Amino acid sequence: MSGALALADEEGLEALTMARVAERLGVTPMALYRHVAGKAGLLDGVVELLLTEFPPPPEALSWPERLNVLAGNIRASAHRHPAVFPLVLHLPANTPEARRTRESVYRALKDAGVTEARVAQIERLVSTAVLGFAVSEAAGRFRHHSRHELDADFGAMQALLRRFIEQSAASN
Amino acid sequence: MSGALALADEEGLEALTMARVAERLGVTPMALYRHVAGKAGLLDGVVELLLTEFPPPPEALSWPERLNVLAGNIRASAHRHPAVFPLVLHLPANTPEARRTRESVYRALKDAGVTEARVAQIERLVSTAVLGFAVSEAAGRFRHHSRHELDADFGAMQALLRRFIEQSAASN
DNA sequence: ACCTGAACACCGTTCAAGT
DNA sequence: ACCTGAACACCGTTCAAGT
Repeated sequence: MSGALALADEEGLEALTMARVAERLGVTPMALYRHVAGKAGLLDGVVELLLTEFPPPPEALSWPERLNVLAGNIRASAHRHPAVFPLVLHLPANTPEARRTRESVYRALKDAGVTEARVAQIERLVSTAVLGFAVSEAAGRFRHHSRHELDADFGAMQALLRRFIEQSAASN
Repeated sequence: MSGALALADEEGLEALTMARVAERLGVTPMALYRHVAGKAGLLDGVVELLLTEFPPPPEALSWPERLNVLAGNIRASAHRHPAVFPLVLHLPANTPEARRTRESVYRALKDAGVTEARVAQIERLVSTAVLGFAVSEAAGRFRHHSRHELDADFGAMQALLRRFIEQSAASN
């Protein structure tokens, strides 16, 4: 699975092929069907592997710091794996790995004072913004923008989300 | 090009093949190379066609109404074309069609009182949020959420973005 | 249990050839 | 100008067979 991810990193998503993965493992393509559920299963596995790259941040940090660390890890993962990263939008965030990340955001929102009833919606909104930005960068929508500009954009988005969370907490 | 889009709508992105498009036109696959720059050119053309589905809203409306109409059109387009829509994050928003849409957002932001220097960044942030949500829905990340819930989420996001724009205008 | 050979239906793309 | 036939290298997948 990590060989498959490396292959996609090096040669792009269209190189992520049963034949190429098998070759990398020194085996025939047919042998892979023992271990993954076809091409779709291969892609699922690679995306799941990606999710392990943004583990819950240390609980010792303040809630805004935790959210910033998490967002930074997500963006860094997108930079490392531009071919595969956009696929995170394709799977419902139901896998154990995805749940773990989401729970850590829930905890941060509760620490911020967000009321139980609104935590889930606010998490979706915050995650959508962060993932939307990271996927845009990975997929190439911001190809013509400088790294400096994109860092500023990402910072502005984090500031916006923080203000939004604080306001949501104040008006409960 | 519109035949290609219809094919992807009906059978998914993996059915969007030179052979299948050619078949639909009653022609051999090789004939397509006269009209598009290979498979990549075919995809570019389909995405460009998608962009024509969210034209600038009527200038008679207030700026928040215009942004809401535009966002609604974008989301509706994502619902209509779930297979292809995620590809909008893959092309730099440089095409004439994309420029037209962006300019209409610029005008709305200026009408809101956003200072010239901050218009571009705020447009990227707003577009990223709206596209991120629409792509998430189209690609299936929200597969397990009800339409009612997603409508509420989208509404909350629009409200957040509006407040953000107003605050950005106030603090210039 | 795990892997392979052979086979099938399907890709994208090129190039010379036809009209 | 526009389309086609033949060809090439490459896909994903199944299934019976091997060890």
